[in-house]
Order: sequence, then structure tokens, then C-alpha cells
Amino acid sequence: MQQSWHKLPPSFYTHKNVITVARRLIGKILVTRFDGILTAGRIVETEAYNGVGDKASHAYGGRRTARTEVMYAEGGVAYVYLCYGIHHLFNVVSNTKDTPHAILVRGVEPLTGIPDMLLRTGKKKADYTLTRGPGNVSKALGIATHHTTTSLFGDELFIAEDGFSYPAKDIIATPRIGVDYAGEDAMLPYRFIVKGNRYVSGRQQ
DNA sequence: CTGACGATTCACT
DNA sequence: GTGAATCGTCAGC
Repeated sequence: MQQSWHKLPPSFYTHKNVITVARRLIGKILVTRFDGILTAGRIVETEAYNGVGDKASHAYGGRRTARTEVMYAEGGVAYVYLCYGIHHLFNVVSNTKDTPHAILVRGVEPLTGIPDMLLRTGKKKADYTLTRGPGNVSKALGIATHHTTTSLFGDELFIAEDGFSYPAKDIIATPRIGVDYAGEDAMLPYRFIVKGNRYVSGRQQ
């Protein structure tokens, strides 16, 4: 199983077009190995945040703060922040240094370590709610805010590919979720989902 | 130092 | 469908 995983190379993350990277992340495998506990899931939902010109992005207008500084790093690190005081949201930083692109992972399909995901989330059985929605993804995989700035080329937190891919016709673009405050940018088709997949958040088609 | 609020989730009506 | 939970972050004083 995991012996056929190949960690994504730096060139995957330094790509200039964050929309393209978000699209390519669909079908890849998000892997964590904290304290020797291996958990992994196949990414089925992502959202792109397109730098300083994107009103929905934390880096809109070139804003730099202690929290968002990591978005300006070279692609290939994690950006994790706390939302609503409760939920840890995991993002992948892309593009090169000083261009604050990021991709929010909103849904994965559990592959490895499901019993550990159940322990972390306190759930009793593995149904579609286990890793659907960005808060649940981080909780099930054990990702927390202190993992922000973690390199995706280490062994604790990374993204891999295993040769699997979804048919192109099943990957569709939609507007992003929960970004109504972004005005017209809220309409942009920067969210990618696997059509019909149960681990995609929001209303089911 | 203070206050308002969020790239959400879940329990409950 | 509605509302509470909950706290780090950031703008403003």
C-alpha cells in the first residue's frame, strides 16, 4: 500500500497558478505521521486562495501578519490556523517566495489509520462525517495550529501520489464555501470537488 | 489593552 | 433551519 506512495516534489508546489495546483491536488493523498501514528486520506475537495488580489484570502491586499507570514513562503509548507476558536484548518502554501498562494483542503476520503481517526475525533463509526469538511479533516488527521510552517518534504506531514486519479469529467469547479464576505470574488470557481463523492462538504448533488 | 469576529461544526427545535 | 460553542488574531484606542 504505502510503499507505492511518492511524495510530491517541490516543483508541484512552486507552480505559478494556484488554481491549477488546487485542481491537481484532487486525488492525491494527504499523509500524517505524528508520534508514529500513520493516517492518510485521498483529497476530494480543495479551495484555492489566489494571493493579494483575492478578497477571500487572508493575504488580500498584501496583508502580512505573524499568522499569515507563512503564506509568503516558498510553496511546500503547511498553513494551519484556528477558525471560530475551535477548528484547525489545513492549507497548502504554493507558488514561490513572496507570492501568498494557498489551498485549503476541505475533504478527504479515509485510506489509512481509520481507527486512529475515530480515536482523535471521538466518533464511534467511520461514516462520511469522519473527514468531510476542513475542520474534520484536520481533527481526524491530527493536524493542529502548531503544525503551521511545517515542511511538506519531511516525514510527519506530506502529500503523496499513488498513480490513482479521478476521471477528468468527475472533477468539477464550483464557487467557494463560507466566503460571502469576499463580494464578487465569492463567485469565482476556485473550489474543486469530486462529483458525487460522499466526503465532499456542503449539499450533495 | 480591549473588543469584535471568523475559509465551521454539531446539537437541537 | 437555527443558534451556540470558543479563542487566537488583529485593528483600534
